[in-house]
Amino acid sequence: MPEILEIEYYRQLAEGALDRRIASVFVDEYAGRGGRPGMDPEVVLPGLSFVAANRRGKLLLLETEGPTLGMRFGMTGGLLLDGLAGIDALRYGPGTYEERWIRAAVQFEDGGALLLHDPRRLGRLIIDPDVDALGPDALNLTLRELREALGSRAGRGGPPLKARLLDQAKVAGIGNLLADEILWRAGIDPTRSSTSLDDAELRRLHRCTRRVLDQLFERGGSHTGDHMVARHPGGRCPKDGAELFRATVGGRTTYWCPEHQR
DNA sequence: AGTCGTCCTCGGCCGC
DNA sequence: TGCGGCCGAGGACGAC
Repeated sequence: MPEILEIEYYRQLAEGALDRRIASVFVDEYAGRGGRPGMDPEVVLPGLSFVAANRRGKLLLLETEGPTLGMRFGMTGGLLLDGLAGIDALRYGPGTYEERWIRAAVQFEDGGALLLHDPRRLGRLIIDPDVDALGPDALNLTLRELREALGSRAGRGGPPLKARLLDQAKVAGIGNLLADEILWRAGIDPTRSSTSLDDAELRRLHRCTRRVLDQLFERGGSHTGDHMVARHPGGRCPKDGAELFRATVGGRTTYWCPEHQR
């Protein structure tokens, strides 16, 4: 269920996995799908150590002296380090830990392990993933980068604003809940064309993006937004009490306020 | 280039 | 109350 904030927690957790020699790696048939031929984590990682824990959007990047291990968490992935030491990460997951949901494991020579816990099996481990396919990271997004991500005004038309925010090639890290929270705070209709914002709206959107990310990270994750409580059929806007609209926008279920999001 | 279906499994909800 | 079935879910990729 992770978005960029959760992956950042995982990244911080993974710093505890640095400089420990890897003894063996297990990746189940699902988590290993889509990797590069001949670059199986089980084969290339043993004997190496992670030397840096980086992140681009929702992609966790664990560098070794050689290849980099990329971890994607899908919708339900969580990271655990050394048994249940990282169990806190699961508060963003299904809420429970089950051994049978461990889909991948990096075993260290010291006896500890880094685990991918993923009920829904949409998480992946990939050696040397294509980082360049991702847009600028949402946590340090500049106004200029946001403007570029939304496309030029001259282009006209274009996809719904929310679809652009969710497009990882444009901006890396924003997921469904964060997108709804950001647009709700900025007071902008998610169905508007991404190129239709005037300069004041663009600045407001940028400010709200930074603020939402900072604040929700402090609070504990993507699901701690003010808009969250109303995110159900019949839910009412916490700002003005209007009943929220619910529709699919950019392929995802979207809630927004018809009163103040324009 | 944008939209849609599909990949997976689980939990919640509905109806009997 | 118990259970079977259906639907949606915080992601991403490939196909039209």
